[in-house]
Amino acid sequence: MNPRRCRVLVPRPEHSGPILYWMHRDLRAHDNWGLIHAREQALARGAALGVVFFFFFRFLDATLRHFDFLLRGLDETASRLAEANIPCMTLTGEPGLEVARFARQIGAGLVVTDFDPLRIKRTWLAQFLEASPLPLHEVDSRNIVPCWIASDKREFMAKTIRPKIRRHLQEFLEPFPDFPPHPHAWPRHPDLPDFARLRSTLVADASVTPVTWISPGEQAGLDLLRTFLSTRLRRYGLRNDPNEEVCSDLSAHLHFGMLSAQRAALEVMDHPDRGEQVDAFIEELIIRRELADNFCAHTPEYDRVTGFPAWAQESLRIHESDVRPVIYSPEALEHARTHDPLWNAAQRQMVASGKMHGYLRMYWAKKILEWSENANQAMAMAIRLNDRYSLDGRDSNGYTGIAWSIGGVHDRGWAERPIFGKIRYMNFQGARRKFDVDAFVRAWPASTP
DNA sequence: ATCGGCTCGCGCAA
DNA sequence: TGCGCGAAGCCGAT
Repeated sequence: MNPRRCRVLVPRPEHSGPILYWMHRDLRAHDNWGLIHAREQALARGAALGVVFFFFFRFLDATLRHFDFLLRGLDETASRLAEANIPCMTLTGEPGLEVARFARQIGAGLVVTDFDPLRIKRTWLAQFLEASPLPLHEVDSRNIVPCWIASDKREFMAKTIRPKIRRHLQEFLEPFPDFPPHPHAWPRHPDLPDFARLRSTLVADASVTPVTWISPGEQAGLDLLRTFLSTRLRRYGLRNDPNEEVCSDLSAHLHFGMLSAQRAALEVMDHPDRGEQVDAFIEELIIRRELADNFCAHTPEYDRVTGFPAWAQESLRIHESDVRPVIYSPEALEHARTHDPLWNAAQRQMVASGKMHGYLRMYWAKKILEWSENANQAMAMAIRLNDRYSLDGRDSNGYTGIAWSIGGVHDRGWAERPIFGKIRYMNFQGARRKFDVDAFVRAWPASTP
């Protein structure tokens, strides 16, 4: 593996012993640079390799919908790892401390883990480094160009990060190596995790039900990608019309790391009809996705007003005392009881299906700003609803998209108006100009279960 | 239907 | 220092 995909957090003396791959963002056995790196390290030392994964009875705003997707996908990944002579072990408790304890218990020589810019993950890694004397290798398996190579600062907008990423694509957009079974067996043969039993111990909110239109896991992610490339990519130009079924629907698998964006990029580049649609998909898959990680990595408060650019914070502050003709309670929003039929339909689509169309996400979040006491409350509300109902919640993409909508992140100022200040405004009429709003509202009626 | 203005700041050319 | 232009728009003039 290209060593530039790996960052050594706090260089420390190396130890002998088995290698642990601590998997928490890229939940897959295939096309996973973190796992590939861990295996290379194990081979070089003639050591065994094991994977640890943390199971939480409760995690942020996650519901049964998310845990169901996660555990069914992990079941497949654990089997694939077992076939590669790599045990997958689940731990519970305080992640950083527990990995340190487990590593000490088995006499591990090195821990390899996934890069993730979200605060909770940074905290885990910091806690591990405090509790363990072992070196920690952090591998970026989520971005094609590692986040710290693309840029070492918070980028202003897509325009500024685009050339930086493109410059490095030739180096990093390379095929994945083979991943044959690991030759050195784990000292004790551990049992495969019992995911069905874990599921039964959950405290997750079961009122947000699992969805059936999409299947979790690595194989399902690849199947989804190939179906998209062979059937929907041709019509990708219609992607901003919520009535057209042309979106990739890959965001849930990308979020859980069940599908590698690099695998998706390699396959789309191989697609026979190159052109406008391919370019548009690559822009979303690589540029905007990696820009989102750049934003979260360089903005400690990526989910609050203080993470907005100065002009936006200033403008929103000036307009905080503006008269707000309509303010909705969290319950009214959650149950899609607003005066706006398009907003209600978008909310119902998300609640029922676990996804919301990309164009509507912008409109939806901007309306929450319009109907909230202030921008911080709007941020908290939009993030809570997205994290609770969307399969791709709790992702840097989600936080960045909401910050774009409410806080002008990666956007510029626009004509000043009440409540929004200089934040780009969107309204019902604009949606009406772009697509058949009535058809979308009919597709998601209030009685939809 | 189409167009310009709104409004900000980065990054490059000069 | 000046200038072009950008993550998905709105609005009013023509």
